[in-house]
Amino acid sequence: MPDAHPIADFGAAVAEVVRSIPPAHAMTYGDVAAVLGSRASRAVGRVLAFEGADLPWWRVVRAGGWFPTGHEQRALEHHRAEGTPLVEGTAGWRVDLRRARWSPDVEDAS
DNA sequence: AAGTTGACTTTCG
DNA sequence: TCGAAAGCCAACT
Repeated sequence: MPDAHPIADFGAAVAEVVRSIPPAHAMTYGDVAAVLGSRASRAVGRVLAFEGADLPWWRVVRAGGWFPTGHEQRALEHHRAEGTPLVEGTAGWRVDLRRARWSPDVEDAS
C-alpha cells in the first residue's frame, strides 16, 4: 500500500481513512476506529478536530448519521454540495447511512 | 504515573 | 420510544 507519508500515529491513520472516503459517502466514528483496529471513536473525533482542517471531516458522522456536535450546520452545507444522500429528521438533517455508509476495505484495496 | 477530557457508542431504565 | 449512565480509547495536564 503506497503512502507518500509515513504513518505511525493514530491521527495519521485516521487522516488516511477519512481521505479515502469518496464523495457522496460517509462513515461513522466507530467505523473509522474499527478500521484502525480500535474502538477509539472519541480519539477519532479528537483527530478530526486537529487534522480535520485539511480533511473531509464532514464525511465522518456519528452513529445514526448525525453530524458532530457543534458542527452540524457546517457539515450539512458540505453534504448538500457533495450530493450525499440526506434525510430530514425532527432534530434536523442527517446522512442516510443506508446508502452513504461505505468501507475503505471494499473498493480501495490498494 | 495518575487523573481529566472529548467533533463517540452502546446498554439499561 | 426517549432519556440517562457507563464504557472505551487516545491525548493532554
